[in-house]
Amino acid sequence: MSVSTENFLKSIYQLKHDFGAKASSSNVASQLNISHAAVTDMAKKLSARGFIIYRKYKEISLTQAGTERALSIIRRHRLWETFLSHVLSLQPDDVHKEAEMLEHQTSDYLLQKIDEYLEFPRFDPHGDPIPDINGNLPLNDAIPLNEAKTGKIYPICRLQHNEDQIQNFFSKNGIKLGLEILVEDILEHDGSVIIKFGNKQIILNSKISQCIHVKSMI
Amino acid sequence: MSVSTENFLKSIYQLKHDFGAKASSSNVASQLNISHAAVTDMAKKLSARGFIIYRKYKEISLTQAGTERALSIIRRHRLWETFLSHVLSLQPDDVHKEAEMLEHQTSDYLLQKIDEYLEFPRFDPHGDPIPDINGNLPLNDAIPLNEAKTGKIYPICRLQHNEDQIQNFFSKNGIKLGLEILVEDILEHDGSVIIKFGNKQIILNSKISQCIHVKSMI
DNA sequence: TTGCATTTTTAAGTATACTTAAATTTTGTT
DNA sequence: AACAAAATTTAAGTATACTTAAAAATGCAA
Repeated sequence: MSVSTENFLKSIYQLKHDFGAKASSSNVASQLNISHAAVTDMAKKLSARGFIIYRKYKEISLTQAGTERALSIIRRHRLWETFLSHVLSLQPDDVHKEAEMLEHQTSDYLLQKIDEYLEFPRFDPHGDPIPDINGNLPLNDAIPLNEAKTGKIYPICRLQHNEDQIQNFFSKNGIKLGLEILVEDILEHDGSVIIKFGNKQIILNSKISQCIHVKSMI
Repeated sequence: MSVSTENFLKSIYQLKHDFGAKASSSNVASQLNISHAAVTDMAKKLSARGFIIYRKYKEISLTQAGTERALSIIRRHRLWETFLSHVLSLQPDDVHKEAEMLEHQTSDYLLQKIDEYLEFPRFDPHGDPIPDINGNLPLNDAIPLNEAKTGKIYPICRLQHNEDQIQNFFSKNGIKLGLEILVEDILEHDGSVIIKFGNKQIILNSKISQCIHVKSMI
């Protein structure tokens, strides 16, 4: 399975499960930074190979086989991120790009060794859950910020940075894992969230607030 | 620079420097497991890009730029081998295949981190010298077995296993780094070498004896 | 429900990295 | 030096993964 194919399946999985978007032709295209036509092309091929369900003009979805592949790649990605962070002390902001390359060149054997070395970690340096070898994600009481209750304080337990821009926003504003934030207000009309920590007040637009997950207070 | 290109340059370098062969079309083809025609194709392209010197029907050689690239890839390869062996306890026999993939997906930044972590190792788990960041190989008093003196005992300090077959031969016969072997005889007519260790006597053909390097007794 | 903007697909073309088979050049032997 | 064998190149073709531009389908809004 080629790098392009792996990235295609991963993109569909992440759009649905991690970014709360639909796996439309254009969403996949913009995520992978390829043309719409290339997406249609690939969709036909992967449909024929049984990894996705695709009908013209319709949203793309993964079959069981496709989901397994996607989770296997995400597992590789997140284990590499954890490994590079824990062992080589790379900064969380730097591990993503490296893992993006290494994830496609990692044998099952090597992955197993990495997993063992790290003692089967359940979350990567961004707080993203690591699928186990069977594709099962760890249970996790995180909720996206826009589902939090106003007036309460929550610790950040996951920061998704799919885009460099979002990553920059986080680091510029000192938003990081473990930080405790007060949810001052959630604006109904556009889904943005006003948070407060230290002596800073920050307005997060809907897109960014969806990338911040906090520990739900059950 | 693509994986194919990197492997092409590496192959030319290794044929000349590590395997004592000439970088002919067919040697490159058989090393990379591609057709002769594919070699000619690539040779034209890489010649135009300034990495190799190539004229029809002549041996291929690397330019300065090509040599630098080749050494950079070999550096990546051998640092990964060392890392996987030291950190993840992979067996020397297993590291080659993994490094063969990882070497093409390693940023300068990550490589630097690996090098630092290992404290700038000079030799990989097979005893192969690791080029430094400037492409300089460590000095090294190893000689191929067929250049040794008969009747003397030498410790093995390098085992090149370019082919699985050779690797199997080594492991089947208990030939490994550090083993002290008596060079009983070197046969003039075909370059094979008779060695003795423990209570075993083994005849090594010319090809295999060239892959075994011993510490020269100066 | 018509019409237009958006989305998606199709069509045609490109680069890379190969393949096989035929043609050509080189090399080694006599 | 001629010739056959071996090595190498050329020619033609393939698969993958893209591209741009044009065509078609969808969907929303008046």
